[in-house]
Amino acid sequence: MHTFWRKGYHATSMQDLVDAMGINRASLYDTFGGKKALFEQAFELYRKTNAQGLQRFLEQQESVRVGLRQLFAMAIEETQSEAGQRGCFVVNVTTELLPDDRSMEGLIRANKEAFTAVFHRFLEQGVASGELSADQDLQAAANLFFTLYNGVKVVGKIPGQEKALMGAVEAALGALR
Amino acid sequence: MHTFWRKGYHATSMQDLVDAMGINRASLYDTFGGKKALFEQAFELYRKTNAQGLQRFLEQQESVRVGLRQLFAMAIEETQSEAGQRGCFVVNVTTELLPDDRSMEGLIRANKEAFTAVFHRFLEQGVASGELSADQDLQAAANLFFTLYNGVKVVGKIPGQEKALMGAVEAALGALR
DNA sequence: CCTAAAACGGAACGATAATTCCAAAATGGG
DNA sequence: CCCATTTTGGAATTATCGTTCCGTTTTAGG
Repeated sequence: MHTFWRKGYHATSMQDLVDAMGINRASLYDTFGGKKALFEQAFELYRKTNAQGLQRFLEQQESVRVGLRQLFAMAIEETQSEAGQRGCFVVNVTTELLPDDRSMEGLIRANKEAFTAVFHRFLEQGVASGELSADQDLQAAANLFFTLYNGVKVVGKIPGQEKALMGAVEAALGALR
Repeated sequence: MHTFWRKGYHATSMQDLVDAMGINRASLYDTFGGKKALFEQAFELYRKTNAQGLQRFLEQQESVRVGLRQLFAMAIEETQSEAGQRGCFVVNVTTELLPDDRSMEGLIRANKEAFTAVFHRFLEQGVASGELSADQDLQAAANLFFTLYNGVKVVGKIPGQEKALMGAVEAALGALR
Protein backbone atom coordinates (compact mmCIF):
# COMPACT_ATOMS: atom_id res chain seq x y z
CA MET A 1 0.00 0.00 0.00
CA HIS A 2 2.76 2.45 0.89
CA THR A 3 4.43 1.92 -2.46
CA PHE A 4 1.31 2.74 -4.42
CA TRP A 5 0.77 5.71 -2.15
CA ARG A 6 4.18 7.09 -2.80
CA LYS A 7 4.75 6.33 -6.46
CA GLY A 8 1.23 6.20 -7.82
CA TYR A 9 -0.32 3.43 -9.82
CA HIS A 10 1.52 3.67 -13.11
CA ALA A 11 4.99 4.30 -11.78
CA THR A 12 4.80 1.37 -9.37
CA SER A 13 6.05 -1.87 -10.89
CA MET A 14 5.20 -5.34 -9.78
CA GLN A 15 8.82 -5.75 -8.76
CA ASP A 16 8.45 -2.73 -6.49
CA LEU A 17 5.53 -4.49 -4.84
CA VAL A 18 7.35 -7.81 -4.59
CA ASP A 19 10.21 -5.97 -2.89
CA ALA A 20 7.93 -4.01 -0.58
CA MET A 21 5.74 -6.90 0.47
CA GLY A 22 8.50 -9.45 0.72
CA ILE A 23 6.52 -12.23 -0.87
CA ASN A 24 7.03 -14.10 -4.06
CA ARG A 25 5.64 -12.69 -7.25
CA ALA A 26 3.51 -15.75 -7.96
CA SER A 27 2.05 -15.65 -4.45
CA LEU A 28 1.21 -12.05 -4.93
CA TYR A 29 -0.84 -12.91 -8.00
CA ASP A 30 -2.38 -15.90 -6.24
CA THR A 31 -3.40 -13.79 -3.28
CA PHE A 32 -4.54 -10.62 -4.94
CA GLY A 33 -5.21 -11.44 -8.56
CA GLY A 34 -3.21 -8.73 -10.28
CA LYS A 35 -1.86 -5.22 -10.07
CA LYS A 36 -5.19 -3.47 -10.39
CA ALA A 37 -6.96 -5.65 -7.84
CA LEU A 38 -4.13 -5.15 -5.39
CA PHE A 39 -4.29 -1.44 -5.95
CA GLU A 40 -7.99 -1.33 -5.26
CA GLN A 41 -7.60 -3.28 -2.06
CA ALA A 42 -4.81 -1.04 -0.88
CA PHE A 43 -6.92 1.97 -1.69
CA GLU A 44 -9.95 0.70 0.14
CA LEU A 45 -7.89 -0.16 3.22
CA TYR A 46 -6.39 3.31 3.24
CA ARG A 47 -9.71 5.00 2.74
CA LYS A 48 -11.40 3.13 5.58
CA THR A 49 -8.50 3.64 7.95
CA ASN A 50 -8.39 7.32 7.15
CA ALA A 51 -12.08 8.00 7.52
CA GLN A 52 -12.21 6.14 10.82
CA GLY A 53 -9.20 8.03 12.09
CA LEU A 54 -10.80 11.34 11.23
CA GLN A 55 -14.05 10.36 12.88
CA ARG A 56 -12.33 9.23 16.06
CA PHE A 57 -10.22 12.35 16.23
CA LEU A 58 -13.12 14.74 15.87
CA GLU A 59 -15.24 12.80 18.37
CA GLN A 60 -12.69 13.66 21.01
CA GLN A 61 -12.74 17.36 20.32
CA GLU A 62 -14.79 19.73 22.45
CA SER A 63 -14.25 22.85 20.39
CA VAL A 64 -14.87 22.97 16.67
CA ARG A 65 -12.32 25.67 16.01
CA VAL A 66 -9.67 24.06 18.15
CA GLY A 67 -10.43 20.65 16.74
CA LEU A 68 -10.21 21.73 13.14
CA ARG A 69 -7.09 23.75 13.84
CA GLN A 70 -5.43 20.72 15.37
CA LEU A 71 -6.57 18.42 12.61
CA PHE A 72 -5.06 20.67 9.96
CA ALA A 73 -1.97 21.36 12.03
CA MET A 74 -1.36 17.61 12.25
CA ALA A 75 -2.01 17.14 8.54
CA ILE A 76 0.32 20.00 7.67
CA GLU A 77 3.04 18.89 10.02
CA GLU A 78 2.78 15.43 8.55
CA THR A 79 3.41 16.73 5.03
CA GLN A 80 6.78 17.98 6.17
CA SER A 81 7.81 14.55 7.45
CA GLU A 82 9.45 11.90 5.36
CA ALA A 83 6.48 9.57 5.30
CA GLY A 84 3.97 12.37 5.00
CA GLN A 85 5.48 13.70 1.81
CA ARG A 86 3.51 11.05 0.03
CA GLY A 87 0.52 13.32 0.51
CA CYS A 88 -2.91 11.77 0.64
CA PHE A 89 -3.39 8.52 -1.22
CA VAL A 90 -6.92 9.46 -2.23
CA VAL A 91 -5.83 12.83 -3.57
CA ASN A 92 -2.96 11.26 -5.46
CA VAL A 93 -5.24 8.66 -6.97
CA THR A 94 -7.81 11.26 -7.91
CA THR A 95 -5.37 13.37 -9.86
CA GLU A 96 -3.58 10.41 -11.39
CA LEU A 97 -6.45 8.25 -12.52
CA LEU A 98 -9.39 10.55 -13.14
CA PRO A 99 -10.85 11.20 -15.59
CA ASP A 100 -9.60 8.30 -17.66
CA ASP A 101 -9.96 5.42 -15.23
CA ARG A 102 -13.61 5.60 -14.31
CA SER A 103 -13.38 2.46 -12.22
CA MET A 104 -12.07 4.45 -9.25
CA GLU A 105 -14.64 7.20 -9.50
CA GLY A 106 -17.26 5.63 -7.29
CA LEU A 107 -14.77 4.96 -4.51
CA ILE A 108 -13.39 8.47 -4.71
CA ARG A 109 -16.86 9.96 -4.59
CA ALA A 110 -17.79 7.77 -1.63
CA ASN A 111 -14.69 8.96 0.15
CA LYS A 112 -15.57 12.58 -0.48
CA GLU A 113 -19.08 12.07 0.83
CA ALA A 114 -17.91 10.25 3.94
CA PHE A 115 -15.44 13.00 4.76
CA THR A 116 -17.78 15.91 4.25
CA ALA A 117 -20.43 14.09 6.31
CA VAL A 118 -17.97 13.79 9.20
CA PHE A 119 -17.09 17.48 8.90
CA HIS A 120 -20.75 18.38 8.67
CA ARG A 121 -21.71 16.47 11.81
CA PHE A 122 -18.81 18.01 13.64
CA LEU A 123 -19.97 21.49 12.69
CA GLU A 124 -23.52 20.63 13.76
CA GLN A 125 -22.17 19.70 17.15
CA GLY A 126 -20.56 23.12 17.27
CA VAL A 127 -23.92 24.71 16.67
CA ALA A 128 -25.60 22.50 19.27
CA SER A 129 -22.97 23.40 21.85
CA GLY A 130 -23.38 27.09 21.11
CA GLU A 131 -19.86 27.57 19.82
CA LEU A 132 -21.06 28.25 16.29
CA SER A 133 -23.91 30.37 15.11
CA ALA A 134 -26.84 28.55 13.55
CA ASP A 135 -27.21 31.08 10.77
CA GLN A 136 -24.59 29.80 8.40
CA ASP A 137 -24.45 27.18 5.74
CA LEU A 138 -22.88 24.20 7.47
CA GLN A 139 -22.86 22.16 4.30
CA ALA A 140 -20.86 24.83 2.55
CA ALA A 141 -18.45 25.03 5.46
CA ALA A 142 -18.03 21.26 5.48
CA ASN A 143 -17.27 21.40 1.77
CA LEU A 144 -14.80 24.20 2.39
CA PHE A 145 -12.85 22.20 4.92
CA PHE A 146 -12.88 19.08 2.79
CA THR A 147 -11.71 20.99 -0.27
CA LEU A 148 -9.11 22.80 1.76
CA TYR A 149 -7.88 19.49 3.13
CA ASN A 150 -7.36 18.28 -0.43
CA GLY A 151 -5.52 21.49 -1.23
CA VAL A 152 -3.31 21.14 1.80
CA LYS A 153 -2.32 17.65 0.72
CA VAL A 154 -1.30 18.98 -2.68
CA VAL A 155 0.49 22.14 -1.64
CA GLY A 156 2.05 20.35 1.30
CA LYS A 157 4.05 18.23 -1.10
CA ILE A 158 6.22 21.29 -1.65
CA PRO A 159 8.74 21.39 1.20
CA GLY A 160 8.64 24.39 3.48
CA GLN A 161 4.98 25.36 3.27
CA GLU A 162 3.99 24.77 6.86
CA LYS A 163 3.57 28.40 7.81
CA ALA A 164 1.74 29.36 4.63
CA LEU A 165 -0.65 26.43 4.93
CA MET A 166 -1.34 27.08 8.57
CA GLY A 167 -2.13 30.66 7.64
CA ALA A 168 -4.60 29.44 5.06
CA VAL A 169 -6.26 27.28 7.68
CA GLU A 170 -6.52 30.18 10.12
CA ALA A 171 -8.09 32.27 7.39
CA ALA A 172 -10.60 29.53 6.66
CA LEU A 173 -11.46 29.19 10.34
CA GLY A 174 -12.23 32.88 10.21
CA ALA A 175 -15.15 31.99 8.00
CA LEU A 176 -16.90 30.24 10.86
CA ARG A 177 -19.31 32.43 12.80
CA MET B 1 1.00 19.17 -23.71
CA HIS B 2 -2.62 18.10 -23.48
CA THR B 3 -1.67 14.44 -23.38
CA PHE B 4 0.68 14.86 -20.45
CA TRP B 5 -1.95 16.99 -18.76
CA ARG B 6 -4.58 14.33 -19.07
CA LYS B 7 -2.65 11.11 -18.50
CA GLY B 8 0.24 12.29 -16.38
CA TYR B 9 3.90 11.70 -16.99
CA HIS B 10 4.26 7.98 -16.39
CA ALA B 11 1.10 6.85 -18.12
CA THR B 12 1.84 8.85 -21.27
CA SER B 13 3.85 6.87 -23.81
CA MET B 14 5.99 8.29 -26.54
CA GLN B 15 3.56 6.78 -29.03
CA ASP B 16 0.77 8.77 -27.37
CA LEU B 17 2.83 11.89 -27.98
CA VAL B 18 3.69 10.95 -31.55
CA ASP B 19 -0.03 10.46 -32.19
CA ALA B 20 -1.02 13.69 -30.45
CA MET B 21 1.60 15.89 -32.06
CA GLY B 22 1.40 14.33 -35.50
CA ILE B 23 5.13 14.36 -36.10
CA ASN B 24 7.57 11.55 -36.58
CA ARG B 25 9.08 9.92 -33.56
CA ALA B 26 12.64 10.72 -34.59
CA SER B 27 11.74 14.35 -35.18
CA LEU B 28 10.25 14.50 -31.76
CA TYR B 29 13.53 13.42 -30.24
CA ASP B 30 15.47 15.73 -32.53
CA THR B 31 13.34 18.69 -31.55
CA PHE B 32 12.83 18.12 -27.84
CA GLY B 33 15.52 15.72 -26.76
CA GLY B 34 13.46 13.14 -24.91
CA LYS B 35 10.35 12.45 -22.90
CA LYS B 36 11.44 14.31 -19.80
CA ALA B 37 12.62 17.39 -21.65
CA LEU B 38 9.38 17.52 -23.59
CA PHE B 39 7.44 17.19 -20.39
CA GLU B 40 9.28 20.05 -18.77
CA GLN B 41 8.69 22.31 -21.75
CA ALA B 42 5.00 21.46 -21.80
CA PHE B 43 4.81 22.16 -18.11
CA GLU B 44 6.56 25.50 -18.35
CA LEU B 45 4.33 26.60 -21.21
CA TYR B 46 1.24 25.68 -19.23
CA ARG B 47 2.45 27.36 -16.10
CA LYS B 48 3.24 30.64 -17.85
CA THR B 49 -0.01 30.68 -19.77
CA ASN B 50 -1.98 29.97 -16.63
CA ALA B 51 -0.32 32.58 -14.46
CA GLN B 52 -0.70 35.25 -17.12
CA GLY B 53 -4.34 34.35 -17.60
CA LEU B 54 -5.00 34.68 -13.90
CA GLN B 55 -3.22 38.01 -13.72
CA ARG B 56 -5.11 39.41 -16.67
CA PHE B 57 -8.43 38.23 -15.33
CA LEU B 58 -7.98 39.73 -11.90
CA GLU B 59 -6.71 43.01 -13.34
CA GLN B 60 -10.10 43.50 -14.93
CA GLN B 61 -12.04 42.98 -11.73
CA GLU B 62 -13.30 45.90 -9.72
CA SER B 63 -14.56 43.95 -6.73
CA VAL B 64 -12.45 41.41 -4.90
CA ARG B 65 -15.36 39.31 -3.79
CA VAL B 66 -17.04 39.35 -7.17
CA GLY B 67 -13.73 38.73 -8.93
CA LEU B 68 -12.78 35.76 -6.80
CA ARG B 69 -16.28 34.35 -7.00
CA GLN B 70 -16.14 34.52 -10.78
CA LEU B 71 -12.68 33.10 -10.95
CA PHE B 72 -13.68 30.09 -8.91
CA ALA B 73 -17.01 29.77 -10.70
CA MET B 74 -15.16 29.56 -13.98
CA ALA B 75 -12.66 27.08 -12.60
CA ILE B 76 -15.41 24.92 -11.17
CA GLU B 77 -17.53 25.05 -14.28
CA GLU B 78 -14.49 24.08 -16.29
CA THR B 79 -13.94 20.95 -14.21
CA GLN B 80 -17.34 19.73 -15.32
CA SER B 81 -16.47 20.10 -19.01
CA GLU B 82 -14.79 17.42 -21.06
CA ALA B 83 -11.49 19.23 -21.42
CA GLY B 84 -11.57 20.56 -17.88
CA GLN B 85 -11.76 17.12 -16.35
CA ARG B 86 -8.03 16.97 -16.77
CA GLY B 87 -7.88 19.21 -13.72
CA CYS B 88 -4.88 21.47 -13.30
CA PHE B 89 -1.64 20.32 -14.89
CA VAL B 90 0.41 21.74 -12.04
CA VAL B 91 -1.71 20.00 -9.42
CA ASN B 92 -1.54 16.73 -11.31
CA VAL B 93 2.22 16.99 -11.64
CA THR B 94 2.62 17.87 -7.98
CA THR B 95 0.77 14.82 -6.77
CA GLU B 96 2.28 12.50 -9.34
CA LEU B 97 5.93 13.43 -9.21
CA LEU B 98 6.58 14.79 -5.71
CA PRO B 99 8.26 13.78 -3.55
CA ASP B 100 10.31 11.37 -5.62
CA ASP B 101 11.15 13.50 -8.65
CA ARG B 102 12.82 16.49 -7.09
CA SER B 103 13.63 17.99 -10.45
CA MET B 104 10.14 19.47 -10.70
CA GLU B 105 10.08 20.89 -7.21
CA GLY B 106 11.57 24.26 -8.03
CA LEU B 107 9.11 24.88 -10.83
CA ILE B 108 6.18 23.85 -8.68
CA ARG B 109 7.29 26.10 -5.89
CA ALA B 110 7.78 29.01 -8.27
CA ASN B 111 4.28 28.46 -9.56
CA LYS B 112 2.87 28.51 -6.05
CA GLU B 113 4.67 31.72 -5.24
CA ALA B 114 3.57 33.42 -8.43
CA PHE B 115 -0.05 32.51 -7.82
CA THR B 116 -0.19 33.58 -4.20
CA ALA B 117 1.55 36.83 -5.13
CA VAL B 118 -1.17 37.57 -7.67
CA PHE B 119 -3.87 36.78 -5.12
CA HIS B 120 -2.09 38.87 -2.51
CA ARG B 121 -1.85 41.95 -4.76
CA PHE B 122 -5.48 41.55 -5.68
CA LEU B 123 -6.48 41.50 -2.04
CA GLU B 124 -4.32 44.55 -1.39
CA GLN B 125 -6.21 46.38 -4.08
CA GLY B 126 -9.39 45.46 -2.24
CA VAL B 127 -8.02 47.07 0.89
CA ALA B 128 -6.90 50.15 -1.03
CA SER B 129 -10.32 50.51 -2.61
CA GLY B 130 -12.01 50.18 0.76
CA GLU B 131 -13.83 46.97 -0.08
CA LEU B 132 -11.79 44.97 2.40
CA SER B 133 -10.80 45.83 5.91
CA ALA B 134 -7.11 46.42 6.52
CA ASP B 135 -7.11 44.48 9.77
CA GLN B 136 -6.73 41.01 8.41
CA ASP B 137 -3.88 38.85 7.30
CA LEU B 138 -3.84 39.24 3.53
CA GLN B 139 -1.02 36.78 3.14
CA ALA B 140 -3.05 34.12 4.93
CA ALA B 141 -6.07 34.90 2.77
CA ALA B 142 -3.98 34.67 -0.38
CA ASN B 143 -2.70 31.30 0.79
CA LEU B 144 -6.26 30.23 1.55
CA PHE B 145 -7.43 31.00 -1.96
CA PHE B 146 -4.41 29.36 -3.55
CA THR B 147 -4.81 26.22 -1.45
CA LEU B 148 -8.54 26.19 -2.09
CA TYR B 149 -7.89 26.49 -5.81
CA ASN B 150 -5.71 23.41 -5.64
CA GLY B 151 -8.43 21.60 -3.71
CA VAL B 152 -11.05 22.60 -6.26
CA LYS B 153 -8.92 21.15 -9.04
CA VAL B 154 -8.72 17.84 -7.18
CA VAL B 155 -12.30 17.52 -5.98
CA GLY B 156 -13.56 18.85 -9.31
CA LYS B 157 -12.29 15.73 -10.99
CA ILE B 158 -15.26 13.94 -9.46
CA PRO B 159 -18.24 14.60 -11.72
CA GLY B 160 -21.16 16.46 -10.23
CA GLN B 161 -19.44 18.54 -7.57
CA GLU B 162 -20.24 21.99 -8.94
CA LYS B 163 -22.71 22.96 -6.26
CA ALA B 164 -20.65 21.63 -3.39
CA LEU B 165 -17.51 23.36 -4.63
CA MET B 166 -19.26 26.65 -5.20
CA GLY B 167 -20.59 26.40 -1.65
CA ALA B 168 -17.05 25.90 -0.40
CA VAL B 169 -15.96 29.01 -2.28
CA GLU B 170 -18.80 31.07 -0.84
CA ALA B 171 -17.84 29.90 2.62
CA ALA B 172 -14.23 30.91 2.00
CA LEU B 173 -15.30 34.33 0.73
CA GLY B 174 -17.10 34.71 4.05
CA ALA B 175 -13.66 34.79 5.64
CA LEU B 176 -12.90 38.15 4.02
CA ARG B 177 -13.76 41.13 6.18
C1' DC C 1 16.37 23.36 -61.00
C1' DC C 2 19.62 21.71 -57.52
C1' DT C 3 21.02 20.41 -53.14
C1' DA C 4 21.48 20.35 -48.22
C1' DA C 5 18.77 19.80 -44.40
C1' DA C 6 14.75 18.29 -42.23
C1' DA C 7 11.20 15.05 -41.71
C1' DC C 8 9.45 10.70 -42.56
C1' DG C 9 8.11 5.52 -42.16
C1' DG C 10 9.43 1.72 -40.27
C1' DA C 11 12.11 -1.00 -37.61
C1' DA C 12 15.76 -2.27 -34.37
C1' DC C 13 17.69 -2.12 -29.78
C1' DG C 14 17.93 -3.05 -24.96
C1' DA C 15 15.22 -2.51 -21.06
C1' DT C 16 11.04 -2.83 -18.53
C1' DA C 17 6.35 -4.22 -17.72
C1' DA C 18 2.45 -7.56 -16.06
C1' DT C 19 1.49 -12.16 -15.94
C1' DT C 20 2.29 -17.09 -15.94
C1' DC C 21 4.88 -21.28 -15.29
C1' DC C 22 7.30 -25.04 -12.78
C1' DA C 23 10.42 -27.81 -10.07
C1' DA C 24 12.00 -27.38 -5.49
C1' DA C 25 11.60 -25.96 -0.81
C1' DA C 26 8.99 -24.78 3.13
C1' DT C 27 5.00 -25.07 5.99
C1' DG C 28 1.35 -26.72 8.78
C1' DG C 29 -1.94 -30.08 10.17
C1' DG C 30 -3.02 -34.88 11.26
C1' DC D 1 6.95 -38.29 11.03
C1' DC D 2 4.32 -37.91 6.76
C1' DC D 3 2.06 -35.64 3.26
C1' DA D 4 -0.80 -32.25 1.06
C1' DT D 5 -0.70 -27.55 0.36
C1' DT D 6 1.47 -23.31 -0.01
C1' DT D 7 5.30 -20.59 -1.11
C1' DT D 8 9.47 -19.98 -3.28
C1' DG D 9 13.30 -18.78 -6.74
C1' DG D 10 13.98 -18.22 -11.06
C1' DA D 11 12.73 -17.90 -15.49
C1' DA D 12 9.71 -17.65 -19.55
C1' DT D 13 6.16 -15.25 -22.19
C1' DT D 14 4.34 -11.49 -24.57
C1' DA D 15 3.86 -6.89 -24.96
C1' DT D 16 5.25 -2.26 -24.30
C1' DC D 17 8.57 1.13 -23.32
C1' DG D 18 12.07 5.12 -24.48
C1' DT D 19 15.50 5.80 -27.60
C1' DT D 20 18.13 5.36 -31.78
C1' DC D 21 18.92 4.18 -36.52
C1' DC D 22 18.64 4.53 -41.60
C1' DG D 23 17.26 4.74 -46.34
C1' DT D 24 13.76 7.48 -48.56
C1' DT D 25 10.96 11.43 -49.23
C1' DT D 26 9.94 16.15 -48.63
C1' DT D 27 11.05 20.82 -47.94
C1' DA D 28 13.09 25.19 -48.38
C1' DG D 29 16.52 28.29 -49.82
C1' DG D 30 19.83 29.74 -53.28
